[in-house]
Amino acid sequence: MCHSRTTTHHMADDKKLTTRAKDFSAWYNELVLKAEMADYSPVKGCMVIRPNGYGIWERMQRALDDMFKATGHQNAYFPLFIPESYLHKEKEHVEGFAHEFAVVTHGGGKKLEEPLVVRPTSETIIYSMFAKWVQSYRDLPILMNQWANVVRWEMRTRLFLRTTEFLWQEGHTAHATHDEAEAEARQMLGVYRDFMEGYIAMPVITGQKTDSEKFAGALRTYSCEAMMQDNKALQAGTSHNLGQNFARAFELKFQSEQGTEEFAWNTSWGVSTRMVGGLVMTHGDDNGLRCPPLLAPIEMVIVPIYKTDEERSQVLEAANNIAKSLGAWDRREYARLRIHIDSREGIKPGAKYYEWELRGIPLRLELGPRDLASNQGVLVRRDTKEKRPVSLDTLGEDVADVLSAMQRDMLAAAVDRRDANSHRKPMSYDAFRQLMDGEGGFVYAGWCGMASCEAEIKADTKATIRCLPDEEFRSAEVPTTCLKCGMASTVEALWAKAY
RNA sequence: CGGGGCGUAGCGUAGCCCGGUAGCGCGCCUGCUUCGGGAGCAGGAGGUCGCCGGUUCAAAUCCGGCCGCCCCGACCA
Repeated sequence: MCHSRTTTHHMADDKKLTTRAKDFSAWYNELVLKAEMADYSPVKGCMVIRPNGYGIWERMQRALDDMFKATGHQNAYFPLFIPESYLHKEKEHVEGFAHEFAVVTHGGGKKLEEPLVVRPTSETIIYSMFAKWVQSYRDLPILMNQWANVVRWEMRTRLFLRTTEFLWQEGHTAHATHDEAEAEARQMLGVYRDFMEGYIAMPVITGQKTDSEKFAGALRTYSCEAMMQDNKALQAGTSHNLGQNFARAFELKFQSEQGTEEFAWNTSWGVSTRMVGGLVMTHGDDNGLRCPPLLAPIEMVIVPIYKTDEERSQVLEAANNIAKSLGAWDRREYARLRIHIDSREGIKPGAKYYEWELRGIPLRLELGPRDLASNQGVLVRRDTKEKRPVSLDTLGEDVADVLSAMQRDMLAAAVDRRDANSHRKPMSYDAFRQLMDGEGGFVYAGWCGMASCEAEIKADTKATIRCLPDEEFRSAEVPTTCLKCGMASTVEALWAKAY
């Protein structure tokens, strides 16, 4: 209703999200809660993932799982509880995680002989089992993945981005050689990148972590770094070459072709429900979520419009026919549309529009008597708000075209936004500090390789080296001096504030 | 764990300073009219005012203690 703005002002404020420009953090929380993606739980730091959020996670799982299978991996499941002693077998690993342990000390009313740690990650228990299963080089490689929950006792939590318990997948592999493990770690980083760009429409910079940021116990860590709309970086996935560190700790040995006894080489890699938060902060707008079509639990919602009962039954019949033909169960996955008809009574169409926009459903088909009279509907894109009439005869093709265009456009828009907030020209340290103090962004700059420079920059600005970018992401003009100390640069680094 | 803020109906809040019938908006239920961008009217349901104790004739309000949550920082996917 466009009348009496002043009298409806309070009501409107109740329903609208805080804008991103006003308070990005408040916007994010309100969006996640109001779109019913998640809610706070009775347990501090733990969240409830509601159907609107879980549906996105399910689609993420499905796509990723197919990609893992296509690259030769199999799913398995290992216990939630890990004997405390296992976690202590790899020194760096326990040092990195010990302060986040949740520990079970009692079971069945009795004190346990050995405390059990609720897994923060499963390297230790998985490689202890691999050790049992591997004797010969012929038993390698092992390419395994598990979908699981993990617990890390974080100080401060945020819905989806950091919670005490979270859902993820963790891939674990064992190989006969360093190079094979390295290739695996790089391959899975590539899978993550393909998924993030192809499905989440979230562009990422891939690269290697510095020693101070690498996984506890790893030889090398690679990561995918995405830029959120507040110009902060989100580490969206990591892949580790674990070297022989865990193999030594758990005596994961094999006899080589030459008859010698060797330690295996491991990799592990994971992505989590954090990606759902990344999706929100990459694509959400002031009206709510914008969900990339490939991950949307519902791709198109049909909103019927009518006045009389007779019109209502006509419009609903037409809607049902559309849903039946385009969403038919016997269609192939890629051709079957996920359609919902919002047939709720007593809610006006306008109110439904706002609700589905908040939830990020990519397409809306408005269907009313005037449309039916001309065998058409009005198709509205969530990303651009573009509205146009479409013939019901060619609706299936039209919708498929628009959905794939949206998927492409959303990625392109995210790439543009990231590039517009990336800085590759030589920058003084003062200018860098000012930038990080203000609007932020990704800064590509030289680094001398000293941990002290890295630490001082973090202390000064809260910015960290997100990664040492892979070749394709490096600047055309190679930086020559360290951002901090001005000494000769040994490598190009990507600096940003991060979640 | 340090700093800040907040706990009153499902949600958001007023009332608290200055003690005296717990109010408003949204949402919810019923009915009628509506329905192409957050509907209108009428009626209605819903409250241990976070918890424990103290002061008082009387406490949401004053005092003491505790608990919880959110935000900012240090730690982290």
